[in-house]
Amino acid sequence: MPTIRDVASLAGVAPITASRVINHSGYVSDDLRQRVFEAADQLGYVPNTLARSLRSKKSRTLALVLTDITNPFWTTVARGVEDTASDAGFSVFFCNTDELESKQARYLEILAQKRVDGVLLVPTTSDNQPVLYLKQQNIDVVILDRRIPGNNVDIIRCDSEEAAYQLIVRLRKLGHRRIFLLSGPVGVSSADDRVSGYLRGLQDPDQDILPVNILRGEFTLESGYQMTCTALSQNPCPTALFASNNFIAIGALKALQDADVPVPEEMSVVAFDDLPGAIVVDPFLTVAVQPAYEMGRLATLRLIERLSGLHEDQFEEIVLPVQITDRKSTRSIG
Amino acid sequence: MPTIRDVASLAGVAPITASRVINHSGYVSDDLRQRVFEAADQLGYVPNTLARSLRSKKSRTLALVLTDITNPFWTTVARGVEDTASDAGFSVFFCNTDELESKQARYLEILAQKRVDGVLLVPTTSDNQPVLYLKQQNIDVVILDRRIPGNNVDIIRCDSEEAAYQLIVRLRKLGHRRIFLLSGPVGVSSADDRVSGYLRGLQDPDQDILPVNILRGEFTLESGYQMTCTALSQNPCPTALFASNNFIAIGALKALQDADVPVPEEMSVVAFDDLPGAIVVDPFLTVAVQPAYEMGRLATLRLIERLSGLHEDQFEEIVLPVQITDRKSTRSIG
DNA sequence: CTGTTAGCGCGTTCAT
DNA sequence: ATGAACGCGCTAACAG
Repeated sequence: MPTIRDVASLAGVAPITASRVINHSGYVSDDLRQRVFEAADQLGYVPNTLARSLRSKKSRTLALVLTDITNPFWTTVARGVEDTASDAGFSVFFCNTDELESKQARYLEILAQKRVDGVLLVPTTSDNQPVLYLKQQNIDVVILDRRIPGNNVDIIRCDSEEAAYQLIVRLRKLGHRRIFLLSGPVGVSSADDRVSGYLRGLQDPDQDILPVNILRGEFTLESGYQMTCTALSQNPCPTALFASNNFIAIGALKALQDADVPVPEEMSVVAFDDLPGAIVVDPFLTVAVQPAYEMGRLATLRLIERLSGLHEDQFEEIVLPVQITDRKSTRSIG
Repeated sequence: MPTIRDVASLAGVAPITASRVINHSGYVSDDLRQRVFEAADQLGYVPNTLARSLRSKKSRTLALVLTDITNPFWTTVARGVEDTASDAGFSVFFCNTDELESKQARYLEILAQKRVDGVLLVPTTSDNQPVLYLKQQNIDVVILDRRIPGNNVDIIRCDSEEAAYQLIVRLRKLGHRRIFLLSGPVGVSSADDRVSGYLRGLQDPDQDILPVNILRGEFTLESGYQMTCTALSQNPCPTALFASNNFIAIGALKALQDADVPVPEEMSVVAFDDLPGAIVVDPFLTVAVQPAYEMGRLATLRLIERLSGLHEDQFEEIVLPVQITDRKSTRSIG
């Protein structure tokens, strides 16, 4: 492993001169520049960014800490992050928390030790503590997808409340009055916001107030399945289901299939999160589509800007619109 | 940012003693150990792994270089890698090559500069050069999913040839004689192996020899769509399609749908790669299922073992079995 | 069991 | 325009 010293001595210059050539910093005569490049080439010199980072206190490394990369929504966000980071010369660590605070804490500690420049965080809890920790470690943060208290951090998320409201409006227009919400975990803001939007939809002052039926679970297939079984056992039975993420939606559809309840004939279903076009033949669910790739891209851009010294103490909460895509999983009722 | 020096002086010991305590290396008396821990706690000491790596020449960092994390097959592999690496105390960089050699080369260079300990590589071309490059940089490698020439590297892959053969056997038993293969790119071993298995299936010496119909494309939805259109325009028209990966399969199904060709009534379809149970309600395609998570896990385990000095110059090609899952996309004819 | 010395590879600082 | 000296934070090698 040749070092910059080796390159320098082969080129007959001081190490710092070689450094200047390789980093395109400072003035070096064309003659020396040429000789340094040739020496580097000849030796197959590969700069050691570990040493560089130790000196410069910048690692050009980011981390994406999310719940589960296996969820196509997060996969798409991740792709947006990686593309954007890579274009700007940053590498990205990926960390799956599985919605577990213990895992999140462990990862943040490791990332601090690795001296990453910035973290894109999907927080497991609605808590400012992780942000404080990272800041104290001199690591910049952008929060993705979820609100947290405090005004000390950038947040990029979607308008879950409004989108949920719109979904309910859709169902009401079709005549539905018994709409069950299959929700995500309490304390996760995206889940809570969808509850709020659902409630606003039911209690619209211009219309009748409809009965509230909220089931609380996890953002998983199993939970979606369970909640749907519970919903089906109620009397009176719902005519429509609102699944608050993609995994819950799949679980719900499986449960309905197992219970021989045809969709949309006997049950309308709407959901949050689309499945990527590349993995579904005949898109069927009426969904609220979050711009996943764009979220990842914007968050990364913002983070990198912040690393470059922009924004300083100016923190923004960027709320992206959600698009409702009507498909074939709902129908109007008597 | 307190350093180990700060910890040491607060504890009243030499830096190396503090180092020994923090790294659980060497002997330190309980008394001093206690004092060092207390000092570290009090200062909120966070070890700088950059410095540590510079000294020790080990970064406890791996990289997964694959084609596209957006493909659920690769997402699952990635999850297997991350879980396994994380358990062993390694962090993972993710890199998407999009099957482009130029991107792969750029990533490998960056990873060399970052001094990762090891790389899990899904090579874009059937070429030993990337392996040689990494070895020369003193970076260990495990090849995932694809064969490459040379016996100088561990390979973890599935038996694509046999699985493709089995798929064709299935179709032949159902009476199909005009089976078109919608293949992946030439030179990608997993694609080539599926071609070989297809050919063996058609030319089984115990049976009639069937006509060979191979379309070559990319592992993408668009390509699958195109190839299917081409297949449908042939005379005589195929009775069965073999899609050689999941994206091609989805593209094929879309094309068939657009052409009003019902599956399986007028066209049987089999494919490589399953879609995760969590994102599909009613599994429909008869597929060859590769153990994606296990592939990621095994490859990572092997890589970490190698880093620990095991195996030395012993290289293995581990070929995992593929499971055929019969579902509803085929039917017997005439 | 503990400490001293030295140096990993690089770039900032200051000098020439 | 080029270079010398130094130190980033840590641990290997060697002493005692």
